[in-house]
Amino acid sequence: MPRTRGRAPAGGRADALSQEVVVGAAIALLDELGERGLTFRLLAEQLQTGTGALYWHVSSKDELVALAADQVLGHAVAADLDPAPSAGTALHALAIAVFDAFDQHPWAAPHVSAPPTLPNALRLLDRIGTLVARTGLPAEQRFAVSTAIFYYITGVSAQIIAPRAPLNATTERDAYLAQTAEHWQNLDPADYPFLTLITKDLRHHADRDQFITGLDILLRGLKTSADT
Amino acid sequence: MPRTRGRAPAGGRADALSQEVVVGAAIALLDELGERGLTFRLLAEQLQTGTGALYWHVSSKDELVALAADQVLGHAVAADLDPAPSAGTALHALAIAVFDAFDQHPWAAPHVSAPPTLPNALRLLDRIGTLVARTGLPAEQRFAVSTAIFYYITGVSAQIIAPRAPLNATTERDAYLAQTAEHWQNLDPADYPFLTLITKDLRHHADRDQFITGLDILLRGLKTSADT
DNA sequence: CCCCTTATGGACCGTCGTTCCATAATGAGT
DNA sequence: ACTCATTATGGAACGACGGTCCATAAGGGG
Repeated sequence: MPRTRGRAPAGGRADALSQEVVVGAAIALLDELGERGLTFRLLAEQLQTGTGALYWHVSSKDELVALAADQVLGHAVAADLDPAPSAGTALHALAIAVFDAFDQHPWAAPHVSAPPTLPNALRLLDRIGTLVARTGLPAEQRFAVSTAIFYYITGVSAQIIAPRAPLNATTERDAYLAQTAEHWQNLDPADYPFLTLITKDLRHHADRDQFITGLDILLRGLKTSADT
Repeated sequence: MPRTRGRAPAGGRADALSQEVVVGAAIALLDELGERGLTFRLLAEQLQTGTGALYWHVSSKDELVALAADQVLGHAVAADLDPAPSAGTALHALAIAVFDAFDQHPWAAPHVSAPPTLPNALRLLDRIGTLVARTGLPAEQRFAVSTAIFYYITGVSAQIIAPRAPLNATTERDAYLAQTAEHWQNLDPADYPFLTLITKDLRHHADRDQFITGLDILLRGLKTSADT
């Protein structure tokens, strides 16, 4: 790990590796092979170096994946720069932008931690908090409500997207859903009265709409708080 | 893995191992050492057997942990047996029961998958769906709303509780919060106007209340849907 | 009393994260 | 221009892990 955080008094090759480069290559591998496919050996090979060099820029695999996930989050938070509408619609758009980012990098969502420490996760929470404040919610409630929304976005995204990580194409997803639906269908209606009735909805649902449904309910609940 | 699911036509020792026993021992180790501490070698040692024997009852570590997590969920779903109040309060109590169960087994929450396949996760979703139906929500919306609540419970619990897995005692948690609060305090207020203002709330918040805050907002939003 | 099935447990394989260290490249001070 | 401390490299080596294999036990049904 680079020992000095200030100016480098010496060293620094022209072809130098950097944490940015390492994390970037890690993201590429994570996208292609998933979390289990990312290996220090493979990463070293891609970067034409050895595993030891990587540890100079990153202290562990956990940190590497956390940094990668935070960078994914960074794209989403940076992309969301509308001409500011109402706080409610801005929150809506922000949440969906984050979901879509995780959708393209299914390995990332579970690695955003709470309370946030990494820069882009912090930026997300700060943005949420600023928007929540704009709804006119009393100051004492802002922390709890903002973090609740943060938790919803990251937690529910992870929950919805994570099972897709092992899967690949859209066809595989359909097969997976069909199989699960059949499983539900074969349950005992006495034990599972609800599930056996709604397998058709399971078969035809879109993950993104699921996320938005819950988000809308949450934001509607928020609105009734703020109006009081 | 046991090849036959019907009656066993032969075999069956007196001191036989079983999936139940294996999963039970795994839960004990997970509670004590966390997910990284659970090892087939260690588990075999605890059960006075070899690793090969374990693979007869469980096909992989992933399956083992999934079964363990589902059993944790089972305790919560089984414990929640109030004299049925209103659907809203019943949902409230159910959600909190699940959160508390995960709270005692911090490794479990991230391993509940969606859409559910394991018996107790299915039971939870079914219960939610039944309660949602009781609120009078139109049938077309029940699937989306029920899964949204399911996602909230499991996803947000995981998000809130997961960072606690490496930690141990309450004192360590306080130190962790204090350190994070200090980190936020040192951020540039120009970049993070919200976070730098609410470090006191971060320091003194209770995770369980955070979960409940979001839950209340969600259920309030649900109510305004159902009333329409 | 066989014999087929269920179940065991320990040796073994390949791979992984991580550590170690000899060595290169570089800029600052003289 | 020559040190020399510092930054950075990369490949060998270590210990531990998940998982497989297989010789062997332990019953019960014919």
